[in-house]
Amino acid sequence: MDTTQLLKGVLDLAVLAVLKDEDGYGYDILRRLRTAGLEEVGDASVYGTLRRLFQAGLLTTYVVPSEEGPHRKYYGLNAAGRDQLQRAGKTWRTFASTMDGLLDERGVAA
Amino acid sequence: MDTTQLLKGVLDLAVLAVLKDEDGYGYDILRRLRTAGLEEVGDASVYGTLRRLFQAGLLTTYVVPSEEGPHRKYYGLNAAGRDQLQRAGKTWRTFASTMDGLLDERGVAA
DNA sequence: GACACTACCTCGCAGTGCGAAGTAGCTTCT
DNA sequence: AGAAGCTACTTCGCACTGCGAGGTAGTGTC
Repeated sequence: MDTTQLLKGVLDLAVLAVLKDEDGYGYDILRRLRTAGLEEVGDASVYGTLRRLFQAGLLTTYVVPSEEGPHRKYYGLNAAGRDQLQRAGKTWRTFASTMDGLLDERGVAA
Repeated sequence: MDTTQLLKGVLDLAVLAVLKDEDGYGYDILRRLRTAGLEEVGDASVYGTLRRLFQAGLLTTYVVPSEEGPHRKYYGLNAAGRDQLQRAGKTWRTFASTMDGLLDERGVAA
């Protein structure tokens, strides 16, 4: 099944969420998302999202040269990012329950 | 708040759902969606979605001239449409619970 | 030397929701 | 009559975002 379209607008939220408790770098964030169940996320999508969130002023970033491989560009939430995470989370929950209500009323896909 | 991006890929499902129990025409479908809670859906989005679903072979259509206003182009689900409704519903539920799990684990937006 | 994994980036495309604008019929109010 | 407003559908082109393809580099393994 194709979840590409479903991800639209939600990937931002997902990335903010996996960064809530611990800073992370792109490749690691990709793994976190896939581990969490979003297995079809492409790497380019994550890197693009990180750039977008950073440009929106929601993330801080710093590069850590690794002795065992390529350098790692870490990202972390700032105050605005945490705020946005809460707001986007609420928006998602509201939207999701609206959809669930719509489907439940009509007995779709129990 | 902007739910435009969240709608991506879900509008198809929503339209199929509101057509499950009763055929409807575009303008009426728009009202059903808004009544159900999707208040920010644009009319062009609905008409476009209907055309797409029809072209995908999921809908039947017939025009009913109205004596009290413009003609109405009715749409209804066919077998493939009902099948798609069930599958899209399941995909949505799976996806939504994945996202909920991701947020719950991190205590986002209770 | 070939392969595989980590880690990042750029480019351009694809899908889809939407705003703007237009057409047209009907009802209501002034 | 004229103006306004609702119903009802359509077309056009834009905006956003996820993704595939491709590239660069470092490290480790066979």
